[in-house]
Amino acid sequence: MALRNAVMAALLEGEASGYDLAKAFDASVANFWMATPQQLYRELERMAAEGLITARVVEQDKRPNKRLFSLTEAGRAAVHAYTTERPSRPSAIRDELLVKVQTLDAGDATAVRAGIADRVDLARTKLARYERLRTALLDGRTEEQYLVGAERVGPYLTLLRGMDFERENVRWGELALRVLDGRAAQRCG
Amino acid sequence: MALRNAVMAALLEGEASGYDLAKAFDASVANFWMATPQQLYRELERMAAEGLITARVVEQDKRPNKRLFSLTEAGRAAVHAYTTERPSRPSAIRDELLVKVQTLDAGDATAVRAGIADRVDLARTKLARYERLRTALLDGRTEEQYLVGAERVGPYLTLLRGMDFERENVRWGELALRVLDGRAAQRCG
DNA sequence: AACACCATGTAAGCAGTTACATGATTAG
DNA sequence: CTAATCATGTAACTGCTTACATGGTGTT
Repeated sequence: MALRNAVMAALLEGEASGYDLAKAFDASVANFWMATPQQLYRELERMAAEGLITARVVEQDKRPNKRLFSLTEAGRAAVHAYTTERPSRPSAIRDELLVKVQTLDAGDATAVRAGIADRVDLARTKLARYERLRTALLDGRTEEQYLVGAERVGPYLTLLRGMDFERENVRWGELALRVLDGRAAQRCG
Repeated sequence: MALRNAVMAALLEGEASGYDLAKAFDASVANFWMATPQQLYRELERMAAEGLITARVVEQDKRPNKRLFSLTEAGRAAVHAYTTERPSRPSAIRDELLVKVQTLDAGDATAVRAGIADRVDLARTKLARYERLRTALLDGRTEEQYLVGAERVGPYLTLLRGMDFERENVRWGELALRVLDGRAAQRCG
């Protein structure tokens, strides 16, 4: 019942196909909600059946047809109702890498080290993408100007949270790498 | 198949009952893995059936009996094997509050504001708990001494990551509150 | 007297993952 | 020539959540 709110959040940006949403979830919304394409297609069916969204088939040549979904009035009302709900259930995280880090001392420290290095690289990549998204949103304005004057601040605030998160991934990952390298050198030297 | 690795990570600290694990997951491991008691009881059954852990029944008076689980040799081997697996699947987050923040401009900004304030309070509470855990782990040593000399660094590194995360929650939340208050004042004044 | 804690579990239902399938188009 | 992109979906499975049940003990 909560994926649908994430979908409606994405549809506030305008109509989109299941495929579009899969990409959007992978890019901008990914820092607070993950969903596979299959989940999205199923949820879109249900939402359409319940009248929260409507589909518009667009025929394309040299491309498969697509169904563009957009929010109905009932959908917008549902979004508004959702924002008034209290409390939000606590955020859920599942991070396999941190499970491995936790067990590092009873496992293969070299392999875990490599996993941390991968994570740092990934965080840097995401950070660069978010930075481009931020520049596009700001569109020449400063952050202060934007936060005071823009019609919508929600997407900008969530983007800032995502950027903070990835920055911390880089910072923490580099610390962890230094620590592991220091201990490895100590054991060998 | 991944919850069990989190369980084994927790059992590296020593034998524990399902009830103990539920508390531990809520406290120290919560920053990278969430699990309900029901999930744990079910997974413990399976793991015992597969020989990764063994149960020891402890009879108590004035308290219900409990089953204390501990890792077997096969369990330790499984932990080691898990740390060598590459890659780790990307970390999954689901944060309802951020979905609401995303849709804030089409919803009830006052209610979302209250949700952010709750989140900041919760983050402060968690941060204080993690700080106590950290002090207990350090046990008089400085962080540098600990990271170089301690037998195990995994749990300390994951704790640092959790603390960073909660600190960012506080920092970001306070910024978001300032922004929303500024915009509200602007509309009224 | 009411509530929270200890300690375990069942049952039902919803959510999420994985593998597979289609079939044309464009980029390297 | 291979791989990736576009665009959708089915089927089978595994995992997770919610509600409920038990029953004694300690706390306010």
